[in-house]
Parts: sequence; structure tokens; C-alpha cells
Amino acid sequence: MYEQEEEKIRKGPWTVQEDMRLVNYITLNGEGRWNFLAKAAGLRRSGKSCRLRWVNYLRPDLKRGNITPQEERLIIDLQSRWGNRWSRIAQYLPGRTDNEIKNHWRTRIKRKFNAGNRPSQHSMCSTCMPDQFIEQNDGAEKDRTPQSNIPQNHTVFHFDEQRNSNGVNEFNGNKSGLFETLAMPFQMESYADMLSELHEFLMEDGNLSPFTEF
DNA sequence: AATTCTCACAACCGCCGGTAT
DNA sequence: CATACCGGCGGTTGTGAGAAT
Repeated sequence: MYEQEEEKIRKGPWTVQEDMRLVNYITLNGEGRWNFLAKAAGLRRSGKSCRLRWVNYLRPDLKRGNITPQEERLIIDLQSRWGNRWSRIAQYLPGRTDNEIKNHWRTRIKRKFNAGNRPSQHSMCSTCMPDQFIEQNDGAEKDRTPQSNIPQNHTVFHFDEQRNSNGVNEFNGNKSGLFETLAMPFQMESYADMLSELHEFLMEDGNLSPFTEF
């Protein structure tokens, strides 16, 4: 009875323990094979759910902080070109996820449009999105490797870091998840630091490993 | 102070295409 | 070739937080 309940796939918000388990497992073993990963990490989650949590929230290369005006203009331009191809659009905004862009579009940009403030289409082409750049990447559409065909030194990717009034990089406080709810007193400069602190914590704690039940 | 409304976003769902068997 | 499985995508929903009343 209870054991059957235990076996059920969990849904809903992720707990700190689940986040830690997932981060720890992927850091040690890499991502992919999500269904296997979910079981191997001892998570009572679907592979899909694990992938989503990692891709949209826990990935180390995510850019945290508000969408900048430059990024917003890029989103508007790319959306006008390609429609709701969010994953494709996300490839041109390093550190941003398709989910994040989609949410931003729906909740902010679209509302602005509905209010009659729609900017002219391709409004940023001449400044931030040279045709040469567009064409180059259109031509490489089949190459689905994110960022693999993005010119490293192109100005369009030189977005400023989101900084707060103290000039410190903003680590956006999301409503739920590892960063806000961790009880540990992390003083982190970057996600990499957080990961190493997390690993230290896991090793010291001794109660949590990817293979122990909780 | 209490209630209602609005907004933002994390997470789920269903579908589709690619790959393995 | 047929089927099953998996991962990725876009659409949608649920919910917490803050603002407005």
C-alpha cells in the first residue's frame, strides 16, 4: 500500500533535496538518458521532468536576471521572423531557455503589443542583427547544436550582465528552487562555486548521495 | 487588515520526429 | 518494415507574490 504510493511518480514543485540530487548526479555522470538518470539518481520523477528541471533551472550556464532591453528586442525580431519557434530563438540568446523566452513573450511583450506599442518589425536588424548573421545561421539550420554556429565576437551577444544598484551581478531570486530555498549559507560568485560548495556539503553530510533514498 | 486582482514563471501535457529493437 | 521508446518542442495551466481596492 504505502510502497505503491512510494513508487508513484512525483509531480509539482521540486524540493531542495531533489534539486541537489539531480545536480549532484549530473555533475558526476553527465546529462542524457533521462529516464535512466531519474532512476539512477534515486528521483521519483519522470525523465521528462528531470530534463525540464535541469534545462530550465539548474543548468550551470543559465543567465540569471531580467531579460535586457537588447535581448527583448532580439526576441521581438526573431519572433517576427520565425514565429513561436522558441527553442530556435533561444539558441540566439545564450543562457536563456526557450521556456523563459516564451514566458517573457507571453507575459510582457505580447501585452505591450496588445496595448498598441508594437515596435516596427525587424526594428533592430540594422543595429543588432546584420543580415549576414541571419543568413549564416539560417543556412546552418540543420545544425541543431546550440551556439555551435554563433560568431563568438559578434556584438549582438555582448549583452551587459544584469547588475543591481551595487554593481553586482544580479542572481535573480526566483520563487522556488535551489538558489533561494537552500538552507546552506552559500556565498557564491557563480554557479560553479555553488556546485563545488554543494559537492562539499554532500560529501560532508554523508546522508545524501545520488544512490540513497530520502 | 482583509479581500480581490494581476502578473510572472515553474512545471505539466500532448504531440511529433528520431532512433533502437 | 513495424513498433516502442525517448527526447525535444510549443501550448497551457497552477500557483505564489505583490499590487490594488
